[in-house]
Amino acid sequence: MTRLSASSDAPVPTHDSYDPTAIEAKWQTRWRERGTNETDIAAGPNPFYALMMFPYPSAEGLHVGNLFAFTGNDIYGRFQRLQGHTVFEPMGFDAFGIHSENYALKVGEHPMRLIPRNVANFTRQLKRAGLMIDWRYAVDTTDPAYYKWTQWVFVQLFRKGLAYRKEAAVNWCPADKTVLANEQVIAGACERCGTKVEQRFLAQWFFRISNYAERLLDNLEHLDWSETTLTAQRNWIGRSEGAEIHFVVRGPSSEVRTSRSSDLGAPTSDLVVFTTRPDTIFGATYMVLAPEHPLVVRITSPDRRDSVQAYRDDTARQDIVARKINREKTGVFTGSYAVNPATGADIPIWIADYVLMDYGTGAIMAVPGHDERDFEFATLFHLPIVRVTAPEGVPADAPLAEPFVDDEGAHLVNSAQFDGTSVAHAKRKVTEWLESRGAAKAVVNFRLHDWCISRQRYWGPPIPIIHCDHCGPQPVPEKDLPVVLPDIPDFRPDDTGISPLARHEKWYVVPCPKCGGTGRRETDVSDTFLDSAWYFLRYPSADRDDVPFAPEATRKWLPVTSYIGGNEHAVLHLMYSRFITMVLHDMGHLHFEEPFTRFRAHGHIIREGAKMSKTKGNIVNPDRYFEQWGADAFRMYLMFLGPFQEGGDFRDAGISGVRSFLNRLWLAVVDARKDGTPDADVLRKMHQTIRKVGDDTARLSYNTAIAAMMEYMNTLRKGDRTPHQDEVRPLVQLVAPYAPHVAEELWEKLGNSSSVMDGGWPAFDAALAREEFIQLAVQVNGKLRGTISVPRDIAQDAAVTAAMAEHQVAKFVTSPPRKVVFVPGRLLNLVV
RNA sequence: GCGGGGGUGGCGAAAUGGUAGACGCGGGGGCCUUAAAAGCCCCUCCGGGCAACCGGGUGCGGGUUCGAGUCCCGCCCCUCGCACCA
Repeated sequence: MTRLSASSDAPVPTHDSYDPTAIEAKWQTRWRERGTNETDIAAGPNPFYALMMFPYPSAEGLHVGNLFAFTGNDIYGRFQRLQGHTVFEPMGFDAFGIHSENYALKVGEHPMRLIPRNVANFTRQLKRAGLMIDWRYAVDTTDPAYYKWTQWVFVQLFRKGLAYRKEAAVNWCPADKTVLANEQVIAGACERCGTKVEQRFLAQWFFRISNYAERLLDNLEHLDWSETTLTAQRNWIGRSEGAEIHFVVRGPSSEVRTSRSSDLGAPTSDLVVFTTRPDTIFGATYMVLAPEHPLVVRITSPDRRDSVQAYRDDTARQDIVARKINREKTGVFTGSYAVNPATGADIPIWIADYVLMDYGTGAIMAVPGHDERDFEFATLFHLPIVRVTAPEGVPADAPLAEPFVDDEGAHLVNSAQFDGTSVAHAKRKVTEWLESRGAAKAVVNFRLHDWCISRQRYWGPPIPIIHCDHCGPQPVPEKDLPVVLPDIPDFRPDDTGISPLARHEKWYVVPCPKCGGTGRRETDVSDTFLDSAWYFLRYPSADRDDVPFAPEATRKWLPVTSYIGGNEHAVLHLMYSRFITMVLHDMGHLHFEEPFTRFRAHGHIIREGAKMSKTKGNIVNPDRYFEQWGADAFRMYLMFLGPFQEGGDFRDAGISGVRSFLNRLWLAVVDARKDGTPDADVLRKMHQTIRKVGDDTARLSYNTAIAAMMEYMNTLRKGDRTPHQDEVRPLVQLVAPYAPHVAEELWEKLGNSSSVMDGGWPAFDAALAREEFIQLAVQVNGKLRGTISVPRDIAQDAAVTAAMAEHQVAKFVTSPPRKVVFVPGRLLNLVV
C-alpha cells in the first residue's frame, strides 16, 4: 500500500478504514480534469464571492494557521455552492514586501528567483488541502501584469489630488532601513522586527486617507462585520469632537503677535490648540507645545534659548519608545506668555514631550485641575491648579488633591457667567461664547493620519511618477504602464533613505512625459498594503489584460459577498481597502463604495500556550499531517478543535477522533443496505441533523456542526446496526464541505456520476424531524426532581398530573403548588 | 489607563433565562479475536450511599427571577488590540 503503513502511529488502511492518500489524489485529479472547481464567471447564476485573505508565500510554506483560515472559508464557500450559489473562491499571493525581501537578503538569493519557488510550494500545499479554488483566476502581486494595475491605482489617486509628496517627519526603521506607515508602528517599534523606530525628515508620498475619515467611520454603521473589527476601526479613526481655541501670544518677540493669520478672520491669534474640553477654559493656567512645534523657536525668549534648544535636542535624540513608555513629566519654560481668552490672564507657555506633534495641533491648553497629565506636570513645576468643575454638593473652593476628571453630573465653578452650567451643556455654550469673540471654532479631530506609501526598498512596484525640473512630478502615462521593476543584483537597502533603484541611472533617467525634457523616475516603491488594497477587484477579471477590472465581471461579482480573515488586519488592510474602493467609486470606476459586505474575523491557533508564529518556533507544517491522516481528517480536526471565530489549541491528540469518524462514515456507506426500509427513529434524527448542520455551518459554528454529524453517526451505527442507504446518503452531503474527498468517493459509491458538490443540500423535512414524545424536565421550586416522557403537545394540566404520579416529584410536593410554571416542550416547575 | 474577547470536568469544548458538561480526546471495564489492530457495548464533574437516591458544583461577592453558566451591580485573573490622543 502507501507509506501510511510504514508510519508507526498512522492508521493502516484495512477493509474497515479508507486510504486517504489514494482517494485524495484521485479526486484532486478528477476535479482538475472535470473543472469541478472552476467558476462560470460570465454566466453562473446566483453569484457568491467567498473571499479569503491571500497569503504571503513564505519560504517555510503554508502553516496550520493559514490552513485553519482557508479551510474555514472553503467550508463556507462549498456550503453556499450546495445551497445553489455559483461560488467564486479565488486565491493569490501577496508576494511583494519587506518580509520577502528580508528573507531573500538573509539567504542571499534574489527575490525574483526565490518567490516563484515559494509560490509553487504554496500552490502545491493548497491543492493538497482540497480547497475549492479556481486556479485560472489566481493573482500574484509581483507579476507585472498585476502591478501594472497597482500603479494604475496610484495614478488615479494622483490625478484626483489624493497622492501628494511632502517632506515629513516619518517613522524610520533602522533595521529594515525604510519608512513605515503609522499603522506599522506598534508602541514606537517596527511591527515587523521590533526595532525602535526613529524620526527622520524625508520626502515621502502620502495618500489623503484623512479626507475620508468621516465617511470611513460613518459607513461602519451599515457593514455586517465582526464587532471586534468594527471597534478596532472606530478606535483607529479616533474621532473626537471639541474645539480649536486661539491664544494670543505676548512677548517676548513682537513679530509673533501678527505672524499667524487665522481662518477665523480678525482678530489675529497666535497659537491654536485642540481640546475636547472647551468648558474647562477658565482653568487653563498654562500652555504646552510639542518640542517639535514650529512656533517654539520664535516665541522663545533670549534668556531661555539655550535650555529650550537643549530640551528639543534631547527629545529628538530620544527614541520614540522611551518617549511613549517613560511617562515621567519633563519640560522647560519658553519665557513667553499667552492670553487666556476667557479670563484675560497671562499664562506661561512651556514645551514638554508629553504633548505630541502628530495629534491635534501639537499644542494644548493645560487644565491641571481636570486632566491627569496636566495635574502631574503642574505639581512638578509648581504651576497654579484651579478647580473649574465640581460634582453636586462640592463647594467651588474645595481643594483638589487629585485631578477631577469625571464630567458626569458635574457643573462649572469659578467660570464667571458659566458657573452652575452642567459640563455636558457647557461644552457647547463655552465654545459658542468663544466663537462669538473670534477665539474658537468647533471642530472634529481625527486620529487617522494620511497613509505614507513610499518605501525606500527594492521589492515592490515602482511608484509610477517621473520628476521633471520644469513640470514637477508627472504620472507615467497609462499606456506606458507597467513601470517594470528592474532585475538588479544590488537590491540591498542602505541607511541613506534612498531606494536601491536610485543607484541605477540607466533605469531612472527618462524623458518627462509632458515636456520631453530630462526626467527622473521616482525610485521609491509603494507599500505592500497598496498591492492588497485592491486585489479582490482583480480576481474576477484576472483573465483580462486590457483593464484592471472589467465592468461586467465587477458588476456581477462585487462587492465581495463574504470575506473571512484575521483580525490583525483590522486597521491596516481593511481600512486601506475601504479607502481605495471609496476613491475608485468616487471616480466612477466602481458602483459601490464598500468592498466587503460581510466580514468575519477568524480566531487563531494556539500551540504550547502561544499564537503560532515563526518567531515562537511553534509552527506546524501541514504536509506531515496530510500524509499521516489525510487532508479531510486534518481539515475536519482544525474545524473541530474550537469555535472558528475564536480559534483554539492545536494538539496532535485530537486528530484520531475525526479520522475515526470518517472511517465509520466510510464503513457505514460501504456496508449500507439497499433493501428494506429506513428506520423511522433514525430518519427523525437525520432530519434534525440536516437542520442543525445547515444552521451551524451558516453561522460558522463548524465545531458544533461536526459534533452533530458525529452524534448522528452514533445513532446510525448504534449497536453495530447496518444502516440503510437512505439514512447515510444525506450525511455524505452534509460532510462534503468539511471532508470533500471522502464525500466525493462515497457519493460515487452511492451510484452518482457527478460531483457531490453539484448534488445540492439535502432537504430538511420538519414533519419528519418532529419528536412525538419528549422528555419534560420537572422541577420543584426550581430544583430538578425528575424527567417524564410525555406527548410533545401535552397540556399543562396533563403534565402536572403526570408529574405528580412520579414518586420522586410527589415526595417534594408537600402542599398544593402555589404556582405552576409550564414551558411547553421543555419544563414544568411546581412552586410550593 | 481605555477598548474587545474570555474564565465551565483530567484535557479541547457544548448549552434561544429552562434537565450544566452535548461531541471529541484521555482513562477504566467488557464483547469479538489464537493474539493484536479495527469495530462494538458500558462507566468516567465532586462528595456520601450496596442501591434507589441525597447534597454540592460554571473565577469571587452580592442582586433580579418560579428558575441564572447565561441578565444586573461590585471585584479578581487571563488574553488580544490601542495607548501621554489633549
